[in-house]
Amino acid sequence: MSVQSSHGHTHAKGPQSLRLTKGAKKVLEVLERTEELSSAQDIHVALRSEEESPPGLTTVYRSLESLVQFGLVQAVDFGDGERRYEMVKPGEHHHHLVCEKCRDSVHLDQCLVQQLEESIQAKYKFEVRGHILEIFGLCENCQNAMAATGKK
Amino acid sequence: MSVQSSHGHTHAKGPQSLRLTKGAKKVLEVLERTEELSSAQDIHVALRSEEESPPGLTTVYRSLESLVQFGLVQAVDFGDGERRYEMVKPGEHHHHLVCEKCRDSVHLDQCLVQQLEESIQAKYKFEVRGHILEIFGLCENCQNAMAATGKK
DNA sequence: TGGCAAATGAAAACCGTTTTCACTACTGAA
DNA sequence: TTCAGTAGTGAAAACGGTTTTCATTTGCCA
Ligand SMILES: [Mn+2]
Ligand SMILES: [Mn+2]
Ligand SMILES: [Zn+2]
Ligand SMILES: [Zn+2]
Repeated sequence: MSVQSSHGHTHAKGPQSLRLTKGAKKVLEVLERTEELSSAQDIHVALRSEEESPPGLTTVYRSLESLVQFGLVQAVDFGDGERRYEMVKPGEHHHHLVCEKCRDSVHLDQCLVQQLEESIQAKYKFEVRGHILEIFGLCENCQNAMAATGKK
Repeated sequence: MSVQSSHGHTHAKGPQSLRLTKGAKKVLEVLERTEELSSAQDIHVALRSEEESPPGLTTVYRSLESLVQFGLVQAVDFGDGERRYEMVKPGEHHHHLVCEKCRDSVHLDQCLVQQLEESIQAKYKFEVRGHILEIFGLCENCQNAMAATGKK
């Protein structure tokens, strides 16, 4: 990994070089060890409880913005008003199966949309640049739990 | 169409019967003749400019909520903070190709996700109940316009 | 070490949406 | 027809995540 501190070093890849600021570094640390998706506020809370002098919420937002732009982090939209973030393999992205009951999510290994880009291009003459895709439902556990107790 | 006034009539289909209120009727009228997606505020503005005594914004929101629940209207999420709405064939839904330049959108005729539900079920034991999917990029016109003038 | 641009954070602004609550219009029973 | 209970409505306030503002701090560099 060639991401470095703000002391002059920049990441080699990406559309534009990233200067990893102090705040962004801490944000990334939180995401690095977090399995689930985290909102900006989640991250802020986490930092507050473990850093002697935690970055402010504003800095968390700014850090996320640059990390996303840089391709190290992806923003995920569940359609509730709160964006969530998670680390991704640099430049990659993926989607989720989100359980509406327990809120746990399965990280899908392949993107359904990417493999359709050419056909969309061909059929609609539309140049695909991005997309959002998240699938909601019930995970196996919650299906069973539901079957055990009352329905619905 | 069996949707009727609130004077005792209800829609035959749908998970629950809808009593179409005065406000909801006006909202539906706007959506009926609108090709593009409309936000709640768009609808409110439209009504203000044409109704003698237009429903308040609150009523527009409430109407949309029941129309969506009823399956006559779908809510579309572009990931900017503003939900948009459009009429759909009762109980159906679809997704879009949204041009980032001119904001025009192509209404897709088939849902990529629905046809994958069984395989998701099988592979992940996940019961799909809903999803969001929107594709962003450049429509043919804007691609050409861009090619003509400077890039990007 | 002084100068400057970048980074930071507290507070305020933003903005779509939801809630509250008082009022009005309707419905259905008497 | 009356009237009371119920559903609908809307103005205003609250909400909540995010962005902006702007004054202050940090730290790189000459
Ligand atoms: Mn993920
Ligand atoms: Mn559409
Ligand atoms: Zn994808
Ligand atoms: Zn679909």
